[in-house]
Amino acid sequence: MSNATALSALLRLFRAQAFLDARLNPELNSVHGLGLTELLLLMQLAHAPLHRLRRVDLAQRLHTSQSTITRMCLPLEKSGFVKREADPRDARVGYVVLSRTGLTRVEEAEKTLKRKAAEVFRDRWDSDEIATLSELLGRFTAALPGDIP
Amino acid sequence: MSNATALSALLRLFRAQAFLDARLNPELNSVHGLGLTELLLLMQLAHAPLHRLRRVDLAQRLHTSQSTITRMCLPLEKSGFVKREADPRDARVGYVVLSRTGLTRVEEAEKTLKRKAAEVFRDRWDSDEIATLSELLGRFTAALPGDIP
DNA sequence: CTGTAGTGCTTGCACACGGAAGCATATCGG
DNA sequence: CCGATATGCTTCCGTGTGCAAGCACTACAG
Repeated sequence: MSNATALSALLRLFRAQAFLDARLNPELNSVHGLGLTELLLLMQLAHAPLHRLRRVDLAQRLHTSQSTITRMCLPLEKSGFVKREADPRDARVGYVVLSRTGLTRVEEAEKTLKRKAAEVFRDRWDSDEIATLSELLGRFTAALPGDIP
Repeated sequence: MSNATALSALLRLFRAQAFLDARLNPELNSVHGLGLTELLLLMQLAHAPLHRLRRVDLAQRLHTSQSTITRMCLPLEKSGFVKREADPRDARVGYVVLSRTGLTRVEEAEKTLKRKAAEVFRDRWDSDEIATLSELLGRFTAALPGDIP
């Protein structure tokens, strides 16, 4: 039955996520002072045009709530990684823009994340398998905005 | 560079997890009154010998802390889905055992989860691709206890 | 121009979670 | 037998998160 395979894939995806999160988060935190979700937020900005996004779009891309975005940005503003910017056309929207120091910080953290990713995959998946996995996983959110290639 | 592919796979895995969690959790909650993590806990018990596990093993299998297990079990005990059981050999350990009503509840919830899983995969992955995805994801945690086939 | 609906953001509240500390028990070396 | 160390579990505290309410502003129909 195909249902059983689908359920198995789902369960393993959840387990893999918990496993990887427990493995990557501590290192990111200690080395760069950034949580995994914070890094994902900054990476969204780094890959956005003009390095800026509306808070509402940020929430959609991270699959989280607007209030979480508001609160996550507070320490990032205090650290100077992001800044607020108003929209002259629409006074409701608030852009969050990546600062220059934020950009360099993201690039550093992304480098260690890349290294850790390679480390996690090494010896258990070959290049083709990693590419296949990436492609299959990408189909979930391929149609949604915020896919980082 | 293989590192870039590994990073891409990692990012897409996180995105897929957030996407699926947002999609499956509300339905599970409203239909069965169970959160996704609660269901995973009960499923671990359902697939364990004698339908019981030590709290410490439960924590390891769910990649969470012991305190979380303690707290998650409180409402489940109140609902009668699980019961406490002592170990006659070692007074430190407390087993969590699945009750009969808990078992039937798990089977119901697992059925809807299976249905939702098939629904999520339908039209974008064929059977072979789902099997491949499941196998590749399974390698992360294949060596760890608690893999549910 | 005006009232009504819709949108973007923030705040208050409740809840879930991890880590450290604390307690009870087990194990092991002397 | 006894102290020292390790293990399993719970409690306390700080943090992160979603949801609903509230506020400010926009868009649109009349």
